[in-house]
Amino acid sequence: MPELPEIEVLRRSLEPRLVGRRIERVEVRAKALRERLDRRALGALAGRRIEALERRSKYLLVGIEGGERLAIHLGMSGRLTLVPGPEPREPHEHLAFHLDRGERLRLRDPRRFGAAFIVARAGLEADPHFVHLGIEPLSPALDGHTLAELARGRRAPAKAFLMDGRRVVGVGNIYATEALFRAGIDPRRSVARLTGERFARLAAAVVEVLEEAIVAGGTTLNDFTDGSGQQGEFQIDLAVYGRAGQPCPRCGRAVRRIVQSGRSSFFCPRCQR
DNA sequence: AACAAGACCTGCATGC
DNA sequence: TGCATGCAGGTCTTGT
Repeated sequence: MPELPEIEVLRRSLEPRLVGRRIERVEVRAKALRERLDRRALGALAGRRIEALERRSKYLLVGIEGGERLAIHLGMSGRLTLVPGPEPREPHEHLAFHLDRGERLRLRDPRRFGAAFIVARAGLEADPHFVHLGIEPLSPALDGHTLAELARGRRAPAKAFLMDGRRVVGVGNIYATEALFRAGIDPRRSVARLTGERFARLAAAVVEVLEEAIVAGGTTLNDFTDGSGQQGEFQIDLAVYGRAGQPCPRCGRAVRRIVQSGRSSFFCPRCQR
């Protein structure tokens, strides 16, 4: 579900409600998500205050008094919400932080592809989860020269290249698909065969689609909500993602679905070359 | 080195 | 209705 815009929407929704709160008790109800949950390290957050909410790639980073950070990744099906304490437990509620004022920050993740772990005071550079991550596309905004530089020596299809987090982070299947449509690039085209002009269009399309999605509150296909349970609306604006057989909004030709490295790609065979 | 494919796990939609 | 099948937005590992 969640790509960069969804995590950013989540971060913005939770920031004013979490900063300054004290964690009173930590409930670890599962042994592992995509990696083991460190019961002791997570439990050690009890008694400490939340100082900041940041994002790196698709990780939400909860800054804790004392300099550590709690990193949360939603995987495909995760949902992180802040609810009043008495709210009954949901199915698949694997992790919960009970806060002062009786509220509870809870992580629900049926497929358990998510993650939650502590980043040491030494920082993200020292943590293996973050060392190989590529650049943030929004701050500062990605440009064509940078994108072309990142693609040097590579022959991957444009779609796979965009989704490779070692180059640019935060762009998953939905937004890669939509950015390629906006840029008029066939998802199968090798990045070795893109001109500088087309890299510029692609970079601009990536920035544009991510920013528009944030404004729309993210894309909710199944699971995504912000920290208050509010769904996104960007799914209404998707031009080709999930629309196989339907008319291309630009030229009317039927949108095609193909599979690239095991994932669905959607594109207009006339508009995208 | 770069790339493709499979694995991880559950829920849901579809079709027989 | 019940069951099997296929598919899902993300990483991570393995093999070519």
